[in-house]
Amino acid sequence: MTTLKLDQFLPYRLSIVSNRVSSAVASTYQALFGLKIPEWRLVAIIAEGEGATQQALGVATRMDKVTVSRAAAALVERGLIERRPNANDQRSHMLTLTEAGRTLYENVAPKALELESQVFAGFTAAEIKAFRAMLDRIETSAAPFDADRA
Amino acid sequence: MTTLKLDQFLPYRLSIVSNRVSSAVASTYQALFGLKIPEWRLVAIIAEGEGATQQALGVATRMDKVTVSRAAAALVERGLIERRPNANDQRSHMLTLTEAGRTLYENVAPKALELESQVFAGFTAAEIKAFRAMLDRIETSAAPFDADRA
DNA sequence: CCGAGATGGTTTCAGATGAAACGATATAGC
DNA sequence: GCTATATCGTTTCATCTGAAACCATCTCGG
Repeated sequence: MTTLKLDQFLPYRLSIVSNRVSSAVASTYQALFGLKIPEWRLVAIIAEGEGATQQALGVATRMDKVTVSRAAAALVERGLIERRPNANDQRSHMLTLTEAGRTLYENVAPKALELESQVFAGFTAAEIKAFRAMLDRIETSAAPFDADRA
Repeated sequence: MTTLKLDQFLPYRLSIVSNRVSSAVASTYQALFGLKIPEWRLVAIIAEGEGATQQALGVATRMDKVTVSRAAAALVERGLIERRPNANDQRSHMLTLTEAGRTLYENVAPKALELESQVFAGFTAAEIKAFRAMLDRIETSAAPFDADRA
């Protein structure tokens, strides 16, 4: 008879730990900046580049286009991003940070890194590197089993 | 100016990878056994022991009592678990696997382990051990920042 | 005992998520 | 050009999750 200890089952452990970290991150962003995680992700990606369409943001953040649409609408509403017409394609817009958006980003980014380093305190650089690498490998090897993305 | 690469931000990576693995696990269980993840977790924990109350299941699975309540109701409905009166406390019940439940468990457990080993294929035993240990440490160090559990 | 909390569990409600249908524009084949 | 199809984005709907309110029972101080 096969026995399985749930506590030792890695998909379970991964889910529990990830949920706890996400919850920590979510409550921090919400409390400090009134941002939800999808909104924060869009801001981060837009800040990395020179503006992006929602479709590009969906790819970059691996979020559903519905989630991107709603997060973008909220950010426009708050005056943190702007929709500029896209000369190449009138169905989409180029989303860019407003001044307020950039200022917010400059405030959020250090807090995010600080929180990350608190959660990963006690890890050596080598451990973190190894952890990152393992996450990448897992993501790849799980993809074929994920019916939604197959 | 602080710059942050979302792709390098560990809470983000953790969330993406965990969601992908969960989605893979969820579609597998759903397709093979018609089980949702919370239901499967209850079956696994009950099978590990000699029956448990919902409150104990909530602790063991780290799931909300509402989620436990619904999963338990679904399992009873399907005849996979049974509620036996709890002599010590009439508010709660002892949940145990029925014969059908145990049979199901005996089928699910090997599939779960198989899926796990596919997702973690290419990892050495030492790497897996290290990964597990890191998850444990992260869970602990994230807890204080998680407003919901503080 | 008895009344005031505490606790196990269910129900109700609100928020987050994604699948499917949709409108508008773009692109390709004729 | 013109129609068929694909794509961008929004809206709608169904599902999942957890917070809060609730009911029943249990426990504890008097």
